[in-house]
Amino acid sequence: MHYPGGSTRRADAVTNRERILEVAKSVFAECGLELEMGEVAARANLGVGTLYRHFANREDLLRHTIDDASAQLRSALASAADDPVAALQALVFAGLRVQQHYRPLFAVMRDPRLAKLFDPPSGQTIRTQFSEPVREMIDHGIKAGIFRDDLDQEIAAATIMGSFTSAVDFLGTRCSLDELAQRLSQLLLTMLTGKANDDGNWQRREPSP
Amino acid sequence: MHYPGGSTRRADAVTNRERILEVAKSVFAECGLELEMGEVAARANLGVGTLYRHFANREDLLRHTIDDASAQLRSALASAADDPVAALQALVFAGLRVQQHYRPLFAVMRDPRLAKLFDPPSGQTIRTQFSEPVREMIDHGIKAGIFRDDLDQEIAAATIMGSFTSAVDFLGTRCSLDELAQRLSQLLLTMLTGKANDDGNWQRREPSP
Amino acid sequence: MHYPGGSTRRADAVTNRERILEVAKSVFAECGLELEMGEVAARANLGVGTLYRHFANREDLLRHTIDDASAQLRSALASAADDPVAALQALVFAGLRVQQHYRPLFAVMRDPRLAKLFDPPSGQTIRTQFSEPVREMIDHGIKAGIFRDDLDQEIAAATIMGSFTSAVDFLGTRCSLDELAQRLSQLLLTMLTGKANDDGNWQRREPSP
Amino acid sequence: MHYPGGSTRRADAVTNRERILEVAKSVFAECGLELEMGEVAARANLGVGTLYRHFANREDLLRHTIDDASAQLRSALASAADDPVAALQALVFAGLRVQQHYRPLFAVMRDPRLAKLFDPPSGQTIRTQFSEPVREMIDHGIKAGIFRDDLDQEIAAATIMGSFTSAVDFLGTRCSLDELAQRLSQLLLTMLTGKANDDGNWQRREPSP
DNA sequence: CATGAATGAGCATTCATTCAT
DNA sequence: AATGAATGAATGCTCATTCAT
Repeated sequence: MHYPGGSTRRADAVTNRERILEVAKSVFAECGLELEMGEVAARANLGVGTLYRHFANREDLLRHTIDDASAQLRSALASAADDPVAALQALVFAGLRVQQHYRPLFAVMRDPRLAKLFDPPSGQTIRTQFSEPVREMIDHGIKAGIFRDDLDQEIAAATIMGSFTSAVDFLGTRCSLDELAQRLSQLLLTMLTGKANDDGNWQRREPSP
Repeated sequence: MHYPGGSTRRADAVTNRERILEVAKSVFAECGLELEMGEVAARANLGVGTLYRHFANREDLLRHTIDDASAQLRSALASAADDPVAALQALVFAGLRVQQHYRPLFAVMRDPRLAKLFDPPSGQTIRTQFSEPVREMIDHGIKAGIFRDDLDQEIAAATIMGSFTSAVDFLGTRCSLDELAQRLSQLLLTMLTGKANDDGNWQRREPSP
Repeated sequence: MHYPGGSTRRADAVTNRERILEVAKSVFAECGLELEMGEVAARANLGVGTLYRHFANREDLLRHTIDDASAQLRSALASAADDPVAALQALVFAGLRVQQHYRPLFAVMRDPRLAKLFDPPSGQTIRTQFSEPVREMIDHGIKAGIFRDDLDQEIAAATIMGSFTSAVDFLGTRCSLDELAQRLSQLLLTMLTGKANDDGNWQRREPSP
Repeated sequence: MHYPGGSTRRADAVTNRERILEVAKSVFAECGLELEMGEVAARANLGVGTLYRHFANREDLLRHTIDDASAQLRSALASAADDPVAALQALVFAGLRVQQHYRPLFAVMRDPRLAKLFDPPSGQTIRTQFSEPVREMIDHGIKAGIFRDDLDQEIAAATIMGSFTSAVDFLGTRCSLDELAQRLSQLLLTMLTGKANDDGNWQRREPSP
């Protein structure tokens, strides 16, 4: 066995849990709920037993892996932008990014098997964790007078969530993430405002002098 | 045993193949890619061996099952409505219906494992099979002057496809299919027309003479 | 794979369950509750999967194996001898024989893990299944006026059961089963009658002319 | 860390070895040969590594544990009573006590796996270690003219050993140890003397001066 | 010396697939 | 053609043992 960086086994122990989670997330990104313990162990250059030292069982590792991956999403979603349009753009960018990195995440969030993976209560909760920030963004936009006030918030939130998955799956191989984000934001903005918005200016545009 | 006329058995075989596919679709609806040969055989009241007479292996059965299920979707999507709004409504209704009956179908359509299941070329093809009718509906609507002409068709089609899954997964337990279809159509209409459309009367209305 | 006797796989199927049980009993005789599925499969020249076709799991196989082994004991114990002395001798012979063939059986019968293996109620029941015939033999002997009437039946039954295990374990390698049976019967007879019984004549003695 | 005098650590080590053995005996009492190193370490508040400093491996620890436990039995069996009847009573009490405290001990003593655990020679030896005191007690009783002189000593010793296990296993939950000891002594006395002994007063009576 | 993280062989169990009937 | 018993590779998990700290 080789310990890169010359670090010793014991020193690695401190960060091993994180390493496992990191590898698990990448395996999860490929295999979703079909993540295999042996696969994770092999990619992490660890014995299977080590996985079981840090996580009670496959389910537990999966739970933490999903928690970890979704935490990245949640923190990205919690963009404190005051401007509803900027908030939407940030949300779209974060959503597409996560979909690209953890493709099965959104699917798994909606998978009924998730109900068994997470505690029955959080089965619903986990879904809410993700739709809630979207709802809030919408609500904020309505109150700011930017989004139309007769908006069906529930269905709009669901549609936005769903658009991330679809956009990446259908167009992800042909467009850059940035381009996708811009185009999707544009579309969703129309949906939310009820107006065709011909200004495609996007957050990364240079400030006009 | 003797089968006079030599055709009875063949007729059985045809029947069996259909029965297997029928059962496989219902198993697929519950289990998705985790469909098990034994489960299909048991529910079809057939020996496992019989499955292998009609389908080379699990993958093959899965392929045909998904083909079969998605054919239903495709035909449902091929709404013949001339009126773009009615076409959208029909599309939404069909999409939600399929999502409800074959929950894993959309998910699987986008699953990268599908790339191995279907021949490399059709990996892309299968996705296109579904987005294409949506694209056409959109295109038709634009040409009819109903949908706005600066629409990003690709991303709109993707968003529409994605909304089916999300809408059912997030709201499917709390709303009837009809209600969901109405609310989603309304929202998507706004997205496509760029106008808040305050007329929610859509469902099953007769064309005014 | 070779099918002895020229019988084919399918024909064997009829008797396979019995074969597995037979092998399992011999493995059980060596390993007791530590019986391993792979070991049974290997000795039976069967794939592990085949074991699982006939028995739900290791526990189930174990249960049936013990049931089967103990059935032999029970039927041996159910000697209908009218003569209490003959009944005792038959009992001793059967007990020693079982101890020799299924060494762990008596031990397992008393193992607390058995309580988990068999249904909670039968946890007690299985013990009773074996002590009961002994009790009845004693009772019968008392009523026949052969055994002393102030006998502590419970403890006598327990002692008799225990003597089988001990006798074989301590002396089994140095004496024949017959010799052991004779000597133990003699001793237990003293215990049961309260009289030193100097007649060692044993069932296999020749009739005196 | 520095240990002035160089003896503190060594003292700890001695303490640790004893603690391990003490804990191991209690684990053995519960689990028998299924004793787990991790379980012992945890209950002893020691790292597993420490166990391996004192015992070469699991087998070695098991060997010492059993040795230790059986030493208690041997010393208990070595009743110094001059009166054969009192010696029997003491023996029975000690035997039942050990069976109750170290339930797996007698079973394991007779387990063939012990042959691998202990050196081939001591495989027989360990059994003899226990039967010998019983033999001596019997022999002493015969020479004292209390037990009948035509007694089959070997089989009687074995039966007595076996009665401990059986008595506790079959009746241990329903009787106190004292009651069990009294009833079993009574029965075995009959067996050894060849006379029904109607005097049950035995327990802790003082020798009449 | 003590520690406990890491290791990996070993075991129970599942399930797609084959093939003799 | 249909059957379903047999097969065994694959997978989750355990636990004795080692060794760097």
